[in-house]
Amino acid sequence: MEKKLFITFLKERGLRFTKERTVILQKSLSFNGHFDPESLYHQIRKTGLKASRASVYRTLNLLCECGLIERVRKTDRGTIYESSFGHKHHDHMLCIRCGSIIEFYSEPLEKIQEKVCKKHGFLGANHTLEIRGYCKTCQKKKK
Amino acid sequence: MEKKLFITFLKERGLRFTKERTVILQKSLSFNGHFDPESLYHQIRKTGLKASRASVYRTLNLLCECGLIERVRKTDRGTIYESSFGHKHHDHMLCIRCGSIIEFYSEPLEKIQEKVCKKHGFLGANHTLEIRGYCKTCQKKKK
DNA sequence: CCATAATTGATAATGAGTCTCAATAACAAG
DNA sequence: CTTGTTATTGAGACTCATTATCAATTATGG
Repeated sequence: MEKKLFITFLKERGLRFTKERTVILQKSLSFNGHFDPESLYHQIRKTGLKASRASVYRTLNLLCECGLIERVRKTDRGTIYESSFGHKHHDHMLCIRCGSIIEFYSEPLEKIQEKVCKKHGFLGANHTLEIRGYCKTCQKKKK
Repeated sequence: MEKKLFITFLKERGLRFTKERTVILQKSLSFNGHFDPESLYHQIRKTGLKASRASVYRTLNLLCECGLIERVRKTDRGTIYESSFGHKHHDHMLCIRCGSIIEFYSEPLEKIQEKVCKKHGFLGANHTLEIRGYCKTCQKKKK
């Protein structure tokens, strides 16, 4: 499924579908959420599969280009990715105390963004919204 | 004004208000918008003032902590800051072709975010919204 | 003016990500 | 299946932003 999409993408560009790319694609999707290149790399080694760090980085870039994964955010400790296939668009709330992440989607929010873009003559392609604050649990702890 | 705020912040923490920090504060504000540490550093050298790269980075962190500036986004080429004092909150549209940035503010957008937070029991402190796409000029060029 | 502790700056260190390049493997054509 | 062409791989060198180190310097309260 995603594999097909990736293969098509590669062929179109005269690129090849290799063992390493298969492994990296599968592991990326297996996270079913957020992940970072280093964790992905270790996952691969742990399961006895093989792919170098360089290939991981190279392939993640390809997967981004064909839309199978997305770069969510760059942190001090590197880039965070997320598999986006079959995953509908959503935004994030990030708890600045415990680091937990809430994914949410709001139709009105999307609509208003479209309006705002139109107002500025801007053609929006995609967006990232991150709301930082305190999750339910940490609000209690703060007191 | 901003200087007072910074001095107070420093005193509270037993930190000192030095020549270097003055220079870095003033230059940071002088950009009146987005800037990056490297440009700031070169601005300082160009005008014959003195402050090392190390001090620039250290001071930018302090200025962030006391809210006088904000980290807007991390790029492949480093962090982008923005002076936030006297600057009311706004979000960004980023043209992925020419790199131009449109700042905008939308009251309804803010209100809806508050609602969404409430719905998830989340206490929002601040947020970043970046809409990527094509600015008016680049839409024309694309054709 | 003095003593103390924070600050500075030159430079080394760190770490994510990219580049290099010789060896290897995918794939199309015969 | 075999071969030739060309993309890919991986180990390690490299880049570049940012942070840590540490001896020398300086702000600040008394």
